[in-house]
Amino acid sequence: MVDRTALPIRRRRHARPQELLDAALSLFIEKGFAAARADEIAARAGVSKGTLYLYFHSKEDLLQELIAQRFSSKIAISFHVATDARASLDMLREVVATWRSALIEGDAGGIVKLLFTEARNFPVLADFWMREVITPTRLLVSKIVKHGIERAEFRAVAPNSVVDALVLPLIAACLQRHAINPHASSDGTPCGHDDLNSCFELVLEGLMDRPAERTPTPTRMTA
Amino acid sequence: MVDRTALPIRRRRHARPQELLDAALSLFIEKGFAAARADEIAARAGVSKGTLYLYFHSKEDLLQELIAQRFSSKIAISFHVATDARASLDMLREVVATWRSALIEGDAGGIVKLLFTEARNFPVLADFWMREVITPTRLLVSKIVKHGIERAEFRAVAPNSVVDALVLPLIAACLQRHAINPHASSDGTPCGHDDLNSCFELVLEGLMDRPAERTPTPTRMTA
Amino acid sequence: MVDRTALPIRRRRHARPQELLDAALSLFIEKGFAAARADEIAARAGVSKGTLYLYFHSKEDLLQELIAQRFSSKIAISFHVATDARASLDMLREVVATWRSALIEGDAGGIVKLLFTEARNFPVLADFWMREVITPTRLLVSKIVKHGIERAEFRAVAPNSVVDALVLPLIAACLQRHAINPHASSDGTPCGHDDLNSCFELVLEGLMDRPAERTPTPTRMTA
Amino acid sequence: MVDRTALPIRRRRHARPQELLDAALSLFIEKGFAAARADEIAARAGVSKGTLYLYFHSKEDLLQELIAQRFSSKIAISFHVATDARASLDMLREVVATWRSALIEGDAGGIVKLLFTEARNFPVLADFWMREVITPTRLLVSKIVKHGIERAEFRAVAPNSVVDALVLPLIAACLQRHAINPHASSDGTPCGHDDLNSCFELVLEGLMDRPAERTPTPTRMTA
DNA sequence: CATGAATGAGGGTTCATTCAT
DNA sequence: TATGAATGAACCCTCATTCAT
Repeated sequence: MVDRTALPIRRRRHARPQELLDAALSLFIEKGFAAARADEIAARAGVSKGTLYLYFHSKEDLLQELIAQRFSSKIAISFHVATDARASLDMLREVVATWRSALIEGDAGGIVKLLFTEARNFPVLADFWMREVITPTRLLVSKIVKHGIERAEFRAVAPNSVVDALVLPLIAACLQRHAINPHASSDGTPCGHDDLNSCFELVLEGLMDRPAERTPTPTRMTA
Repeated sequence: MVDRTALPIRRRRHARPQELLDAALSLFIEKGFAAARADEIAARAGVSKGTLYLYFHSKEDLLQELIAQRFSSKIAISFHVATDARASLDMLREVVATWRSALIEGDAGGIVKLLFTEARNFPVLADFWMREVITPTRLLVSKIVKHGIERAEFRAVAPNSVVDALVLPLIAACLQRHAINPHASSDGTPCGHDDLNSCFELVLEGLMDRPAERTPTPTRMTA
Repeated sequence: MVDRTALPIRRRRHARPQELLDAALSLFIEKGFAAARADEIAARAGVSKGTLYLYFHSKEDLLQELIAQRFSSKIAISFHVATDARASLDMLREVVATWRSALIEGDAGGIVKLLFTEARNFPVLADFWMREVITPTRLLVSKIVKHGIERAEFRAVAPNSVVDALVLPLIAACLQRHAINPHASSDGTPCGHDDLNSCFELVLEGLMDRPAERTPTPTRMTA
Repeated sequence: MVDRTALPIRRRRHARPQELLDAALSLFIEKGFAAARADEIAARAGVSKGTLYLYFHSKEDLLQELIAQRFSSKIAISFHVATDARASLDMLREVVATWRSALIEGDAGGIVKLLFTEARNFPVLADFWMREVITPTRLLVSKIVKHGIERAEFRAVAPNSVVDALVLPLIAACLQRHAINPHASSDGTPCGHDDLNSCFELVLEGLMDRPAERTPTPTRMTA
């Protein structure tokens, strides 16, 4: 909406812009874009309100920069998991573990929450989510699953169903953590880390061709 | 400005608050609470701005009323699925199908999206979500799973992992549909209905003790 | 501001308009013109808000009507106290007593409070006050005082000073009663009736030529 | 919109709140609290509407601050008139003269008008008026009068009657000046300064025990 | 006549953005 | 570069006024 090519504004001197982006990200996640106030962002970055506008043209510009700089580095993890010699099961486990450490244990989950929260106000977010996150992830998981089916490690299931069964719980857990848990009386903490792990194992069990030798802990099973 | 001759006014007068609630709900879902303007809510309900305040004290009151009236009736579906004589597997399928028709095919999914979007600004929403939706649902699914394990229909897994594997994909699909899909270029429509179904079946497969007796839907395809 | 000659609107059927005027007057006195709401006026008159506009064009019209109908009858008491054979002192006492019963004990005092409160927003009120109330009163008292001086009943003082000394305390007491007393913690109720009486007598003493025979109660002194 | 080059900005910045308070006070006096618009207050202070809210939380906050800061310093003149060796008559004259210069000639009279106008909407004003102004004043005057009576300077009258006879005309004159005079066609300017003076002398005459020793100002004129 | 739901202009208040220092 | 006071558009909400019943 704003022509950002007109005045590039000298940015990125010192760490100031990065601190502002961090502050903006955390506030956007906490309160949403519309409810986050510019003063508050500046205050959280330790600068005055006017300084914010030395580095960014507008509040919306902050969001655009966040998408361009932070999201891609934190979220759009490009997996280079080639369908190598390892067991497909382990490759899936690795993918899931990587995601879980980024989304649930790391701080990328907040970005996911923000993406879902603001996607309808800023379609570019929806595009980003689909293009940079979902599509590559689904392709990757699909590739592994197909590879596993070809090598008879997995049953012949629709790859998309595996993608859904593995990726969707992650997303939901991530949103639950950043949207609900901060305020809910934490009597029954759902979607804990261990729960998610056993959830994934349950799905992987359903993928396996041989129900024998089942063990709750993820035991390596060579072909 | 709006053609109000369609319905007799007497009918409409009594329905006014509900129309305003509907308009508010759809706008809150679309833009979030903070970005939804009172004028817009009124306009969508076919009335002027002032009329809104004949029925509701404030914009926030609209949200409170939505929680009290709409959410509980649309979301907090109280399952009366007694652990009856049926197969536990079928009971789980019924629960999941009920949720899917309400959240994905029906219009309750928007409420879920709103709950996640606004929970941090309105903690009462987080409480509602946990108390009325998540906790009962987890209890119900847990009960069925335990029952199935006792009757040796299921493997001995942690009930919570089944809950996560079945409920979290639903939530994520619901959010995907209401947050991302409306604006994303729908090239690869993910989380479709069929996908979700096969996702659930995959999970249920992982639950079953004897893969030989698999249900007809996902036919085994040997390589 | 509103052309009231255009549509006279049938008024004064039954007692409705009078009830509305009464309600408006009391609310104008209590809260001032700007802070008095039309709903409240109608409610106090026992009718609905719409009914008010059957009889009056606007809220301001209510005030205009009050001035025309109520004020003149309640406030602008036309004294016909001819300088008759009575003692001037008694004539002054009668004037003061008449005013006091109307302003302090009666309900005309509220109108005075309203006049002072709204005179700057509605100059017509200031004009009314000067033309209908103050000027005639001052003339009357002046006449009596001059008459008394001529007949050697009074000392030779400036008539205006007597007017001020008699009329201003009345006005102040009237405003005190309607503006301050309703809410002030009535520990020391000032400007009581008895106080005012002795206040007037004190002034009249200052008028008298012969300080002898002074008595606290207003004894008649024949010439 | 306003010529702000007149004063150096640095000077003005520090004076901003006071300028806003002054503007608010004058507008509250002119139109009353409810009819005074925030834009107008800001404009009169030479700033824009938003600036007002940099210094005050709300319009009502402006009134509260006025009470706390301006009223007490302008109105609640603490008299240190000890009952010294001077004649009680002169002490009364001094008190009255002080009040008159503050209320009639100075700008404290507007505050009195505001107090009377808004007391019913803001009871704190009524309390302030009684506690800070009326009660101390009455006590002071009473003390002087009692002292004068003890020393046989005055007749034995009820002190309260003297209070009323001296204070009430001042209040009324003050209200007349700020409520009525600004708009009334000033044909007969009532309550002038000279009038008030002779009014007070008339009252004091009534107080004196021996009319023979009357003070020079009102010379006796025998018929 | 009477009602009260509906209107919409207007007021109080907020807050993204600018700019003089 | 950094500040924070100033701005004013835009919001939420009120309430005088209208009008269909």
